[in-house]
Amino acid sequence: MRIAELEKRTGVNRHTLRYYEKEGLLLEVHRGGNNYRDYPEKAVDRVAMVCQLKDLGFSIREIRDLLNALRSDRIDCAEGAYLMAEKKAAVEKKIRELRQIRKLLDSEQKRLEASAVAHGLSLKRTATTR
Amino acid sequence: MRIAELEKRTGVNRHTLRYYEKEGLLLEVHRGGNNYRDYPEKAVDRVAMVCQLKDLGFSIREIRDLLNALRSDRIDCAEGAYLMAEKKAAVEKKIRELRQIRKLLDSEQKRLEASAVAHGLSLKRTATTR
DNA sequence: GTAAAGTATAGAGTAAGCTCTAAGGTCAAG
DNA sequence: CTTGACCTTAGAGCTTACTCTATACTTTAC
Repeated sequence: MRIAELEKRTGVNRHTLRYYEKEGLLLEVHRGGNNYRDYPEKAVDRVAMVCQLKDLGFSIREIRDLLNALRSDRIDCAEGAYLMAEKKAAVEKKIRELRQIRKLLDSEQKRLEASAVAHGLSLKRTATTR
Repeated sequence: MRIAELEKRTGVNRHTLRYYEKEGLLLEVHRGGNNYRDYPEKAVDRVAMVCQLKDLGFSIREIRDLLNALRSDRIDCAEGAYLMAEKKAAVEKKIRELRQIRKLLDSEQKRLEASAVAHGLSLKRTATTR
């Protein structure tokens, strides 16, 4: 597929897609005789994965290392496994911290709700969203 | 305490501390007669909290809103509770996504380790870090 | 075959979040 | 009463991650 379709299907700006490619996040982007990019179907998933990792706070460089290790059926399996373990540790740390924050938010929410009720205020949209 | 001590105890650059203050992340920073900042003891915790939230991907603006709601024993309890619920939902979404990523990383790590062993490579630092 | 739409590259511009520099005021030690 | 370590502000500079502009080539539609 051409860049316009990938842009449409991923919601990622075409300039950003070219930037990701330049940064090594998208590999195997072949070109037609007209020099236009021709993305494979799986590019959609790859871009989605990049977006997700980005939202989780990984930098472009980290994402590149991670994704490249993931698709490496190459020699450096031990190195790849090491990288995985490293990222996993980082992910686990984030999960732990987020749990702590959630706990804090939860108790604060309850406290504020109680306060609001005490002041006789409506809680229309307030009570336990989702 | 003065800025040098807060810098030392939090590990956050003094320019950054002033920047955080300007952005409304640090409140009640009083001044002595010499116009020097005089931070209260709890500023250390407050800065630590800012750092943690930052690492979790919250923007300066989001952190300001969140922390100000947390310390508000003011009128807008209902609004504060709503804010808490909102952030909590975002935090929970992140946790879910990170769990998924961890799962992926875990299976990839195992695959790569198996590959490495199959190739007769050493796994010195590799096997399940932490 | 020409206009409109799509693609290419190179490089400028933007926003967030720092990080540092310059120029100057404060204060304790010697 | 000066030296040196601290503090102040204003504003410049830097990095990351886009986002856009300019210029030019290709394709599609009429």
